[in-house]
Amino acid sequence: MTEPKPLRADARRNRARVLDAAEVVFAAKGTSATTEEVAREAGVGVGTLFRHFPTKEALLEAVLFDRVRRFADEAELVAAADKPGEVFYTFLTSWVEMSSAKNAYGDALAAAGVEIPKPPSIAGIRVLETLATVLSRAQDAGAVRKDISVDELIPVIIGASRAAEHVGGDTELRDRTISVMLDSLRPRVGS
Amino acid sequence: MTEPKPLRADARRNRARVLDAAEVVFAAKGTSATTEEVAREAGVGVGTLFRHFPTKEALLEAVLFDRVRRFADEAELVAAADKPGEVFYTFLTSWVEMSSAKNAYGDALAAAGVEIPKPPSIAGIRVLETLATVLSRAQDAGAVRKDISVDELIPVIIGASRAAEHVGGDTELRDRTISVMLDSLRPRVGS
DNA sequence: TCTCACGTGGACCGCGGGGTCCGCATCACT
DNA sequence: AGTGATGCGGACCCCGCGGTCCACGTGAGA
Repeated sequence: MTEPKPLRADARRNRARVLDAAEVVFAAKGTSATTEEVAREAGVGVGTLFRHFPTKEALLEAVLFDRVRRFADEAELVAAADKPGEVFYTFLTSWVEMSSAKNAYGDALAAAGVEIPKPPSIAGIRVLETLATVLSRAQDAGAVRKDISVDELIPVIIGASRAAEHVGGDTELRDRTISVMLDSLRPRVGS
Repeated sequence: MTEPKPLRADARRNRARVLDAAEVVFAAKGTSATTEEVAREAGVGVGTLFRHFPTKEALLEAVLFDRVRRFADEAELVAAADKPGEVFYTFLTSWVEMSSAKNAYGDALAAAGVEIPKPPSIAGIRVLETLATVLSRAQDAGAVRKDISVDELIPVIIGASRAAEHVGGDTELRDRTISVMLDSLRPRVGS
């Protein structure tokens, strides 16, 4: 059912432009940025924007989706490397850095009453699987305490993102903060 | 200058009502809740609300302020106790739990472009001083790693709050998460 | 109880932003 | 090049929300 409909060349171009612009604008000015602003950044009329994304919410979703997807790809590559411990912390750090921005989108959706679990499933699940893999490998290698599950890991990541977000411009302090927070995952003396 | 102006009895009552209502409503439905909603909850007209708080922002500020002040009082009591390590973690835990809600207000203000440092100074400074005291005492007692400063502690707290916030209803998971995150502050093997 | 200043409530206003609409441009197939 | 279909743009509509205003109620000093 619902055949994909081939879509004209310029249309595809514009869609991509809008998506990129949205990512930039929302990252810079928060999700409360105006649809018109996004359209301007994309060099496109609002009408065009709404043609591709019937609602602002849908646009937010699309951006979020896109990020997660791209990140999942990267993550799979990293997961394939050896040095499980190193991989784990690198992975988390980059996730944290990425989601400093991403969380805002999630929030916006949540605030708008959208059921988050629904859309990110396809891309999201893959990330979670990857995360679980990386985690258990790191645990086997003794780089991460054993009494941590993915369920607990996720809040920690989110928390770290928020902390990073809060610190803002001061990158030196931010790095230190992230590092401190991720330290909570390292094995303790008696474990 | 600007003498306090004694303010009528019912006026004081209404002001308090609005403040309480605001706290409840904003906590429940987020800071995007409507001024009218707050007014209804307070059993008051919007006019009254705006008489006491000339702007929604001002109301947010007032609520935030109030919370911080109350918390600072509590904190001072706790800080006076002995057992520095225990105090430290108790303190942080309760702070984290409290600020799961409070952060939202801070965010809202930040988003609105209000200079945060300005208003919370009076109440805020006191908390920071208390925090510094508690921290250094706990460090002296060996309950907290020495290479942590208040500057880093704050993001960690915020992060933990956010994580807690994210977990939401599942209190068991939330407690575990907070505990894991605060573990990052405990002294490490070689320190 | 009389009085009036202080406080109240909610109808009302203006604006900002999401979403629509339609005349015009552009694409793509011949 | 000709021509229909597919997109484009941005003026426009609508409504939700912060904030105002003023006729009315009510507290408090005489």
